[in-house]
Amino acid sequence: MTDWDDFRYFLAVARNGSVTSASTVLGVNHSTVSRRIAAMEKKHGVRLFERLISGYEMTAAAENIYQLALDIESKNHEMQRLLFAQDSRLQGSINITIPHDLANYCVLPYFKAFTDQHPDISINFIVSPSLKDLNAREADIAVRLTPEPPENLVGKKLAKLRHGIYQSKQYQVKENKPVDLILWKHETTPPKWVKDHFPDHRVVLRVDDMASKYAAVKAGYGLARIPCYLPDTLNEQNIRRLPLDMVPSDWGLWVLSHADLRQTARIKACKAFLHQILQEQTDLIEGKLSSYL
Amino acid sequence: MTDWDDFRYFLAVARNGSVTSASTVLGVNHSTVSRRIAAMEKKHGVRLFERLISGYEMTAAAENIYQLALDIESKNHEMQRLLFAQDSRLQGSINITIPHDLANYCVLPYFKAFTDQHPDISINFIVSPSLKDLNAREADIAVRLTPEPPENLVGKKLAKLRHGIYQSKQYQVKENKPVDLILWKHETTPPKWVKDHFPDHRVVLRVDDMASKYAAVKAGYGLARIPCYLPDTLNEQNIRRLPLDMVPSDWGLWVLSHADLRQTARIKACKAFLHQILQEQTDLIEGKLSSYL
DNA sequence: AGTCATTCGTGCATTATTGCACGGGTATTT
DNA sequence: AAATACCCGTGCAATAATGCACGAATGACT
Repeated sequence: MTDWDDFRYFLAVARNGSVTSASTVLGVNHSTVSRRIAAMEKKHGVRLFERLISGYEMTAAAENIYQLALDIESKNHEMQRLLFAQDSRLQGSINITIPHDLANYCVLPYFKAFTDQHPDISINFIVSPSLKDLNAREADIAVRLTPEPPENLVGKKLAKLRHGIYQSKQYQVKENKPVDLILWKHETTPPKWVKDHFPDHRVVLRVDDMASKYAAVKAGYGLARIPCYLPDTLNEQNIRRLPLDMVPSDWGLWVLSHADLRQTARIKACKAFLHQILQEQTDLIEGKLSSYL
Repeated sequence: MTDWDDFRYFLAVARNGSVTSASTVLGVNHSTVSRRIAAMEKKHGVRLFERLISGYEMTAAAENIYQLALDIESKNHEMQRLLFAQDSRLQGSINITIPHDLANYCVLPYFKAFTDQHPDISINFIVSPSLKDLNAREADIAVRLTPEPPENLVGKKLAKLRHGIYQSKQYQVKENKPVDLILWKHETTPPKWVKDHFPDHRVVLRVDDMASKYAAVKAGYGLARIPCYLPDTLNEQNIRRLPLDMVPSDWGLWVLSHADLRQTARIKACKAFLHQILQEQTDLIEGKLSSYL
């Protein structure tokens, strides 16, 4: 009888292109992967991978079964969620994926009450910037800043996210000189707020991380567009918002989970708690607590 | 990481209603099944079966995941077929499901040439009367007497099956007496040929097996409707067909396999061989070689 | 040319899984 | 009431799978 678990190994190798990297994803030793693929090929009399110096490359036969393997994987993910959803206990683990800043400034300071209240639930905060795969149960709850939540996920929009243009008190805008701006690395063409308010500018710094951007503003490099909650919550005396009329972004703060887990006790409890603590910070996130220049 | 193979065990228990019977289906020891189910329940924090005296009974949670488990199973069967289809070697095994009589009288006497020609292919004849599941690869090729082949299966109709009414030479139809008939056990109401030709009859014997029916005719119990190829191929001097005008049945002799295996070398070769030896017996199966009374 | 980082396979020790054999329970049969 | 035929769980030994450590091969980089 064919071991259905074989296809998990097959997919990992097919996706990662090498036995070694597949093994780290699977959390096993590379020799295990190597041997299981070899056994699989022998059992079915089909060569699935070409052994190249650079790694394993799918053969035509492997290409033929790849899509079906993906189907099987997605069904297994669905099964995992369904099983997890049946677990009615208020114990076990919950994985929460959340952006770094939100975790630090809006959630962690107020979250302890939840872990105190539920000693048998262990929370994992996954602050990786990449959106985790809630289908594959890499995360159970996602706290996200996004315009629209992805389909398959259900949740509540808790606040409209507001941005402001901030600068440090030290920074002086000089007359008849272009203003210094800090932009995202990927903003190769000037975004709308730059065109509207600062047509005459120079880009003094490019960053790809919010913390760096914030630090740059604080150090007086120039002006930058930052979510209001970040400087406002820190009660930073040194940084002020500019009183500009900005087009409000359509982004919002969402607490999301997979639809399958909607009724799961511990997920419900955790989402409800997150709703509560984030709703108390609505004004902050919507930029109503800013100190202006 | 969840072991995808768990669901194979889950399904076997869910279907068979006990750990022990599931274990025989899976071909492992019952304690293995028992322990794997227990581990699964522990891992997911869900009780899947109620332990009753009579065996294991699905809980509500298990009912919830049952359909999805079936989906996963069917995908895995598809995968098995796809993998098997990739095997281009003329070696390995082929499972052929075939009715008992056809195997004995029409195939086995002429099949040896194939095994001689392909020493690396091992053939399993599965003469079980039940139609094997070609989706699950319980069998690769089915030789079947049927009006229409099931969907998903592809194949060729090699001959129209003809039946005749047979009796032994010893049996004497007595004037003004009802004729003695041998019928199937399930024929509670008289079939068409009885109404048409023998309205005045008595059922002397009921059988549920073709060999028994044949033996009964041979022993002179009375008349019976039998596929012509059976008495005709045996060159039985003692049994004769009655010269009756029968409505020809729409059944045919089919050699079938799953569409996925259409291009598989060893299946192609085997089907072609079966076509050949069965086509040579067309006249026999279509009842053109009968000796009449 | 030599160093380093990657890739992979393989022998051997460790660990995990499985099979076996037993015992205990309940229902059915004799 | 005893015998039989099922269920199932569990300790222990056999077996299978895995991890570890090593060596070899290749390509990139110094």
